[in-house]
Amino acid sequence: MTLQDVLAELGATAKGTTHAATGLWVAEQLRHRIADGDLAPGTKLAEESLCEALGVSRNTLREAFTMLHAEHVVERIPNRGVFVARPSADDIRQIYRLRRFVEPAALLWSDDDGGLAALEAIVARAQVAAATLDITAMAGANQEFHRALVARAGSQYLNSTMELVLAQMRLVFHSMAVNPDFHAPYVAGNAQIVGLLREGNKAGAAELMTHYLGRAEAQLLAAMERSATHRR
Amino acid sequence: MTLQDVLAELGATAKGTTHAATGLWVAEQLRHRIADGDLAPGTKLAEESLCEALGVSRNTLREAFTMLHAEHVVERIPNRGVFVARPSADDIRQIYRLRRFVEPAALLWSDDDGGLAALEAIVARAQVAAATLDITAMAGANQEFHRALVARAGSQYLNSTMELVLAQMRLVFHSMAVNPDFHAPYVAGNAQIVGLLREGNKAGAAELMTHYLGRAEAQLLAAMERSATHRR
DNA sequence: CCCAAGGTTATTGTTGAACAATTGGGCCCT
DNA sequence: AGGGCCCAATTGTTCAACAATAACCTTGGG
Repeated sequence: MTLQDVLAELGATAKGTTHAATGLWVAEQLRHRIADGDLAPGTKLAEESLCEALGVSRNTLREAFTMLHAEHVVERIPNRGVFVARPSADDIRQIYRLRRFVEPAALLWSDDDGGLAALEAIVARAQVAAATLDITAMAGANQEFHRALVARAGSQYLNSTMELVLAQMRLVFHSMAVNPDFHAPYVAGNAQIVGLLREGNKAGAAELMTHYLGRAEAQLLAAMERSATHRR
Repeated sequence: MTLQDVLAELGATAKGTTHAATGLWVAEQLRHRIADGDLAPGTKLAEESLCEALGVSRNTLREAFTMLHAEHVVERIPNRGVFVARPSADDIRQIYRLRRFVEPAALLWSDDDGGLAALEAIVARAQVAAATLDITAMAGANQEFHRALVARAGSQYLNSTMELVLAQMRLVFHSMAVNPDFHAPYVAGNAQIVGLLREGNKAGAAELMTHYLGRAEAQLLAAMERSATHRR
């Protein structure tokens, strides 16, 4: 989908809507477009065209930009404009440094039945998606799994940080050609982790999670390396 | 210090300075003023007066507001304006839920000598401040201790989350009359924790940290309860 | 033919002013 | 005294302008 198409669609959606807090609304629209991959990483978000497409003023658009910038969803280069963020190898390392810290801890230190059934339901959804080869649904369910896992810790701060990280992960998936069945092994892995949790073996679950996270990071870094050299 | 005084000072500071990214500069100024307690929690930040004092336009000021809002440093009430945030009891509970999760984990899972000397230096500073009854320096050193402790985990995401939390904590201290030597017991506590760490007893250190954090939360909630009833 | 230097153009950064929308308080009436 | 209405003040949003910066294009030289 080209930038022009996105602009056209946004314009169509915008018509007739009343926005209580316009800046928030604009930020939300862009966030969704970016999350869905309609606006690919690296795309320049020119102010003038977006203003017109969204039917808002440049000032309001810029307010939305500062929000998205705070969320690391876009990158801002002075006097050059804002671009959809393109995570670097170092960003990936930062992401997984956090995840290897937070997710095992969430497994170890949560109440014994803090939403375990919910986790199992998500795993089941992922398995269905895997069986029907629905890559998108599989990726979505995997994200949902990790989000729910962290939510068990019961901390809003942690939840919003995790939300940032998952948004970055989507950008990672969009910004390079990852093997389509990258997600598949982790569906099984998540099932295994939930199984250990059900048995009450938290330490085992945490250890397995650490292992899988390390593996995923290595895979992504390798894939990034490949696409970097390939692009030269 | 009244709002008028702060405005006057800001005006004096602003003269002759060139600001590369004006919005960022304004946000920084306000952030510092709020952190230092010059702008007390609940203070209304009227747009017009601030514009004039800072020598920036309303639009730029509003850009700074959205940044500070994202950091939970100010509260925004539609059509009413922005106010310096006044943490609620629930905010305090959220803060400590995060800290009881993150800080013990940081103690347990950091490299054996990840900045241990730095932690000891901070504790020493806090002890000097306690001996000379310098409350402000004591509070500052305590904050520094927890910041450095989390930094040992090596995650930028965790660092910036912790930065948000510590900013909130400053607001808590400013928004209610906490016993002046509230901080004193924790200077000793932090020394104890570092001592255990030096012996290699991470589990003991983590346990003690959990204990102290629970104690601090209870104290703050009680103090908040007191000032709430007192104010009626 | 390639490269470098300089000017041109397009885009962003910032400001100021204008108008609509909403809130809170004062005023009047009962 | 209490309730409802109007007005003033402030915020939300837009528009238009100008300065500053960076990318592009042209031109001249090797």
